[in-house]
Amino acid sequence: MTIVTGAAAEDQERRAPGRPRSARAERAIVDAVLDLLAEGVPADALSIEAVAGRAAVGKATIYRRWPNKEALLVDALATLKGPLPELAGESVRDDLVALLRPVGRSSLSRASHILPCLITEIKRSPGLLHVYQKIMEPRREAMREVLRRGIDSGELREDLDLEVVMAMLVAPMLAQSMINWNPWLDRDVLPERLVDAIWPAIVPAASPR
Amino acid sequence: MTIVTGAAAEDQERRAPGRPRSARAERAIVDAVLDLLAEGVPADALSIEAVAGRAAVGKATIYRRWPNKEALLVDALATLKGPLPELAGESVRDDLVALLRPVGRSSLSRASHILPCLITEIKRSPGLLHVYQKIMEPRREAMREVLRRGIDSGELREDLDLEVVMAMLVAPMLAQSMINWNPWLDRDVLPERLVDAIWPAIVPAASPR
Amino acid sequence: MTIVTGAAAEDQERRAPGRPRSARAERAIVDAVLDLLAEGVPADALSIEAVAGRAAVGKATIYRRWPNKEALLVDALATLKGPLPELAGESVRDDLVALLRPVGRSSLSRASHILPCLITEIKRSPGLLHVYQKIMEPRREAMREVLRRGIDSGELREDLDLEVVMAMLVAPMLAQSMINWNPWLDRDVLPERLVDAIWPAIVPAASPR
Amino acid sequence: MTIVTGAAAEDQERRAPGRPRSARAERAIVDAVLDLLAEGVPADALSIEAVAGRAAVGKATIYRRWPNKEALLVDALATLKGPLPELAGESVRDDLVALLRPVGRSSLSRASHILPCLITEIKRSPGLLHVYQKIMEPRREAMREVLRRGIDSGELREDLDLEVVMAMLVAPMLAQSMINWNPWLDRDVLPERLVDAIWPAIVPAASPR
DNA sequence: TACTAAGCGAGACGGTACGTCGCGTCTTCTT
DNA sequence: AAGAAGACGCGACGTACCGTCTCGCTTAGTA
Repeated sequence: MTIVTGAAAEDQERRAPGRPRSARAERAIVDAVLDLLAEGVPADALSIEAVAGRAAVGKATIYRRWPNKEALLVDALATLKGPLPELAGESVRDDLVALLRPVGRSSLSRASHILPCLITEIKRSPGLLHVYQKIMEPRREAMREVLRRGIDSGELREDLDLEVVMAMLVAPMLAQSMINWNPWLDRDVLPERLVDAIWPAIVPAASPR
Repeated sequence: MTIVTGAAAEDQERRAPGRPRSARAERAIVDAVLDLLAEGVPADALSIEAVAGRAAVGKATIYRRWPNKEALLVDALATLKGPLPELAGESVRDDLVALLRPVGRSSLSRASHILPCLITEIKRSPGLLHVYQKIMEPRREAMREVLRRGIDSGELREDLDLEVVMAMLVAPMLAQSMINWNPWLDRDVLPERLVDAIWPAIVPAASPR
Repeated sequence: MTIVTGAAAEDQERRAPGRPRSARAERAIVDAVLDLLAEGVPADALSIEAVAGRAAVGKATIYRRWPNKEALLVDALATLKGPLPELAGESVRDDLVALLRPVGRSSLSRASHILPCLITEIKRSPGLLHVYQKIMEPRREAMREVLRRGIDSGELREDLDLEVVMAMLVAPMLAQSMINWNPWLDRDVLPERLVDAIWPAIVPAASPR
Repeated sequence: MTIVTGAAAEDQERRAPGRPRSARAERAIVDAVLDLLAEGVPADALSIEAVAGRAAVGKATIYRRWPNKEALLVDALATLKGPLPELAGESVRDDLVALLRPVGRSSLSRASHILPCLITEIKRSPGLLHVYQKIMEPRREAMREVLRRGIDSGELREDLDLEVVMAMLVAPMLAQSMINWNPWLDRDVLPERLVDAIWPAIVPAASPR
């Protein structure tokens, strides 16, 4: 790991001959995909021909970059990013609620329209799993941080199984955003309700289990 | 020829004229769909022509009954039923674990191969929501029953929010079976781990929050 | 071969058991066919389902009587008859023209709309040949009669080849009515033009026209 | 880069963008059609799928060129050409007979199998009329030439109505080849019989046949 | 009068072909 | 070489008829 590495790399993979690939085309393609998805096209009904048309690009230009529809989808969705909510940092409960809220019935951004589709498509296109994880990891880390802070401050019990707690909080919200109805609850899941319900299990116990 | 005839006829809604639809064909079609799904055809790649071929039926015979692929899928999946696991009834914890286990990585029956697809398809075909609920309701009721028994016996706290608890237990399992990997856990979610984690929140509290 | 045969036959083929075939249905079917043809349906585009619908008759009722579409067509067309033109009987030339005229661009009756199709269909359905002959024979006989009368009166030469003359007169007219354009003439063939052209060949040799 | 270029380009109607249509496919399709017809497929029973299969071509490749079956048929048949019979040129009678003979019961070439169908199809597909005329015109011109030469040599009368004579000679032959039976003659029309019958009408009036 | 056998309308049946659409690849000319 | 354009072989779509097969209901002649 030297400073030279960069330059060396530049030398080594010397510029391919011929016309370089157009960055413009690449962006146009990805944008076309996201636009179509945002317009409600059902992701598997998304036709390469439509993408090419919308992007004013030849089909070959797409296939030169991605081997098939799935790969294109993966890359297109990978460009999506929602901003992390800002945390007050005053109480564990409030921070958890703030982190959970945007997972539910979606907000207004283009991303929030598309992301739920993403999860649904993972089964069909396992490649999307990585995409999904990459997008989600910052949020998971934020939640982990909140919990760790709670433990440090003594607000939460020391032997907390972070991952399981996170799963139990997030999964119900997610299920709901996926199918627009929560199959286990009679009405919308409110983050508060989830946090309050699990609360006794995550605070230091007066009584041993 | 009595006065009642008219009313009777009205009641038993007078059989339609012409040759009645063949129950045999109907069964063959639905079976073909389920067979193909069980063989791993990705549900949206399921072609009507393949179904017709497999069922030894004309395409028109399918379209006469269902207006499109989705409607057929809904009806076909609606015929699926998995057996409920038998409960020992001795401890709440064991019963919960027994009910959760089959939700995870699927068992062997044809149904268990197909059901996870179902959830994934709900977004695409909202009609499947009813199907899903119909299949799931007996299981939810069973779990509710277990929890209620626990409350009655004093094993669980009286003010339990049944629905939220169920959601927190089932949703993580389901998410995992859907996408073959649990996005919030480093490894497979075991039902025991979930139940144990939430346990302090559902047993009578020695200490108030 | 006795006189009784007729009566015997009557006895022998005693009324079949069961409900006799409905003459009404039969007529309705044939009428439906002719109506559809008269409306311009291209004879081979004539669908049995359309006929059944128009005749308010079950498809089976058609197939019980005719083995296939062609047979039905043959029988339906066989019911067509156009009236013979009345002949003045004063001059051979005028009578020939009168007989030829209706062969050309069709008159107004339903028959005249359909007959040209008939000829076109003969190739496809050889059974129609007999139909065609049956319809045409009276007209041919009439023309033959006119020519014979001309011979008897000395107006025409004695050694006339009746059939060839008739062919040369009728075929051009017919070709034209078949394809709505005469492939060998720059404009419509007028019967007069044909008769006049052949005249020197059919009158006694020495006499000038 | 000259000023002329623009004009030149305009003249040679600037080639369309994209991959040009495959001449190979076009030929294969037309050949498939003609082959199937020559094998006796009844022209309206000719299925596009069969053509596509035989030509090893996608159906879309056919529909990209022709809007429907009829148009394809027209173009396919238009490629047919039979050779003109050679004329001795010694006597008008012999030349006429030579020209008429191939119109009757067909010879052996693929064309002769198909051409009679063509006439039958004209009613159905008026576009075929042009095809038919294009194929026939050379033969009509040949016959016209023979007659004109006869007039010049004094063998035929000067005021002959060429077109009508040709119609009277050809139409009976054609009718016969169309329906495999001549409706006005008891047996096959022989060209000789026709020519001889009309002879007195086409030679100068005074001279005996 | 009741029975029986066929005809009746309706319409479903397993098929075949239709004409359209999208796939992923290819072939052309232009940049 | 990459660009756009668009044709290629393929295969599924949903529709229309084919000729056959049930249905429940007449509609006769026979018993």
